[in-house]
Amino acid sequence: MKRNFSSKRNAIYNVLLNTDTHPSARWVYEQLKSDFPDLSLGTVYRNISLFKNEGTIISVCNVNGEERVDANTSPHPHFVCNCCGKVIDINDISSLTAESSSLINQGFAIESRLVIYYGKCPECS
Amino acid sequence: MKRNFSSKRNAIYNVLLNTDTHPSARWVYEQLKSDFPDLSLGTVYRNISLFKNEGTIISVCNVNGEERVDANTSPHPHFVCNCCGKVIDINDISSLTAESSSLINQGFAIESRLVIYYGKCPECS
DNA sequence: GTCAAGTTAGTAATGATTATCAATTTTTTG
DNA sequence: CAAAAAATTGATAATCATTACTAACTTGAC
Repeated sequence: MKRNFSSKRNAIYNVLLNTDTHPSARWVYEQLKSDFPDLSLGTVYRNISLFKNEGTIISVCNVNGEERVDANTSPHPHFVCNCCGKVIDINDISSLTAESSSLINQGFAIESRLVIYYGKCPECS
Repeated sequence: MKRNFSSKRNAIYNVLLNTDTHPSARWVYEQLKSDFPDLSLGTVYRNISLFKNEGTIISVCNVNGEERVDANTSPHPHFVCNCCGKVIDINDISSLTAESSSLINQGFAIESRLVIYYGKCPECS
């Protein structure tokens, strides 16, 4: 997807697009520091916030106080490791019941499952 | 559920148990301030943290930078209003596909759906 | 190039959460 | 019941992610 951005905004977007780590702002910042030595962490936060408002990226969850985002906005489940904090995409499932056993077969130990709908409640819509 | 707590810890737990608002620490604190004028916000945070570690309560999500918790630890979906920040239980569903239409019928405007598994990844388990 | 609009670095401010520690409360044990 | 020991708390300071601010820098349209 070609976007007409400032070079830094573009670089931030590309990092988000080309990773499957569901990064935090700080992680994105650290990836870019060598290419843009004068990059400011505030710029990363500002642009991530901007992308979220546009709907270009989504907020997945909060791990150890840090928000984790995903440039893959199509609905798909995630796995969050309670131990190392990794956030992993779950893509190859046919049904939600198959999902759990598929994860277990891959060596994931599921401790809980969270389903959240976001939207507008009756009073707000 | 009878628990052998200090009076304040017990009061905090009871607030959590007797609400369906999926409260933040501050909300719990404000509920208890009239009964315990000398209650400290730190105590609420400390005990919420303790309950989470015990598994007595779960962290549902983060709304506007505030963690929201639930004393109902049985897996059930939630609805988060992007507008007012309310977090609502979704209980009366037979299947996940029926779930969405049931919500829509009740006047919820679903904008996205998030499924997250928590546990240990293969490397950590 | 020039001007206006958009973007940024750097820093300060904010706000949620956690740490600290002396004082208080609760529990244990006699 | 009364110490002594253990757990808990209030108050405050510290931490840390995130946001706000502002002057300087880029960018894009003409």
